[in-house]
Amino acid sequence: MGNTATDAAPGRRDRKKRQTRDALVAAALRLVDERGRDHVTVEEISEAADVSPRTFFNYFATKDDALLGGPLPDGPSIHDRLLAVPAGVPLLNALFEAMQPDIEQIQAERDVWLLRLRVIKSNPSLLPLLVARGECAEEETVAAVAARTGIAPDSLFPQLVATTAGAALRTSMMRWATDDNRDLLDLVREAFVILGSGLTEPAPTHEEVTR
Amino acid sequence: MGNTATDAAPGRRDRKKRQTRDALVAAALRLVDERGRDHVTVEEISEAADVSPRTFFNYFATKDDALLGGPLPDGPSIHDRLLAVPAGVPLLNALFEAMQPDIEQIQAERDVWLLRLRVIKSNPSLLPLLVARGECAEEETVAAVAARTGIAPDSLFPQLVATTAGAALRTSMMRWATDDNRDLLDLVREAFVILGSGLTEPAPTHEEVTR
DNA sequence: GTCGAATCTTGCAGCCCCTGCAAACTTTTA
DNA sequence: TAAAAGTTTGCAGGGGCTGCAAGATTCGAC
Repeated sequence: MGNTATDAAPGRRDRKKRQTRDALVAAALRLVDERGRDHVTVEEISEAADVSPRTFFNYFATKDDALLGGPLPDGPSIHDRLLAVPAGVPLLNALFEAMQPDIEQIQAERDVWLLRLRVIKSNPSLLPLLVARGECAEEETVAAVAARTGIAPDSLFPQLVATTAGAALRTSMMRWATDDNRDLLDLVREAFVILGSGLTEPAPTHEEVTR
Repeated sequence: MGNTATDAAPGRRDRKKRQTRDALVAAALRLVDERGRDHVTVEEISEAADVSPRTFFNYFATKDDALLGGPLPDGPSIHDRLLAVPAGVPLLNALFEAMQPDIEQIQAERDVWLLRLRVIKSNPSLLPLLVARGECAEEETVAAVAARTGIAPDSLFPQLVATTAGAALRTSMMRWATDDNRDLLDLVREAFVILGSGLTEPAPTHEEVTR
């Protein structure tokens, strides 16, 4: 039964918590996917997850929060990861490396995320919340970029880098959601290449040339 | 009394509408600035604007919408403006030119916007909505960039350009809100220069060198 | 195992957001 | 001046979300 140090034997209680949480997320996504955000009530979601409506709000502050999956799981922050990349690596590459664990995490939950992104697409009012989810990370990124470059955190450059990186990730995810053949990591890489080239248009018929 | 073709003599009715609309926006911003978003009710806002609560919802779909100022005023769309820029101009410069009217519009309403941005800063849940406001424009931008470059609108490049441009505008605005000495147009220009240079860090002590 | 502490679930009351509807009321048009 | 068109308002009502206090469950120590 031994667990390695990192996960530290959850215990029955936490296991049940995670279980209900996942059930609520799944029920919310399924129902909203079927009927649309505004035609699903919290009561119906909690009914489907077999808990009381009041319990729903013990897990999520908002109906929408359940669709987005609530707060991100913890672990070493973007900030720490970015500063852990060797100093020689150019900024954009370092940023890409620092984001990689998050991206892999998303791919690990591929099915949930594809459903989630489909739900977001058909319920545009949710899109801003996807942005909000990335924003806490963006604040960290600002600080980390500032620290790495020695530029003041309250100047334009670090903030622009952080929001741009967030935009690149989000755009890649939306693209991934409609074209699940390609790896998400590949898409993000391509986005960063475009960013690094100053948003100059890629050569046309790109695939034909490289293959 | 003659008006030129563009504004076409509003008439008493539309004048009153604009008046109540502005009163609602002003009341909402003032109250929320004083007490915070969650400590102001729609009833209080409409009270302050001297209309019934029901009327509030004739103007805005949401309490937050009043804070953001509702849908953007009309005029030639970003799409049309971008395609109107001569074909020789590089993409980023063309985009910057196309956004200029919007930026000037914001500077024309400087006081309201500075208050609005302050309110957004102290009520983070509003920030995603600022993003949402730009998003309709982003869809247009995607189409326009695609048309201008001949790249399919559903590929990564145009989408990335559009979201990045939006991020640059938003970041510049937030920066502007805390440092109102600098022109907003200048800040956006600087942001676009950084984007064009592939997000390479600007030379340190930039001001000392150029002056 | 047993008991108490800590935690989780649930029901209830209640405020507020937001909507549809239909009845005033006001401006515009004929 | 009368009809048409558009606006404001009250009312009723569903649904989101919160604080509170009472069960029910799990955990830790003995």
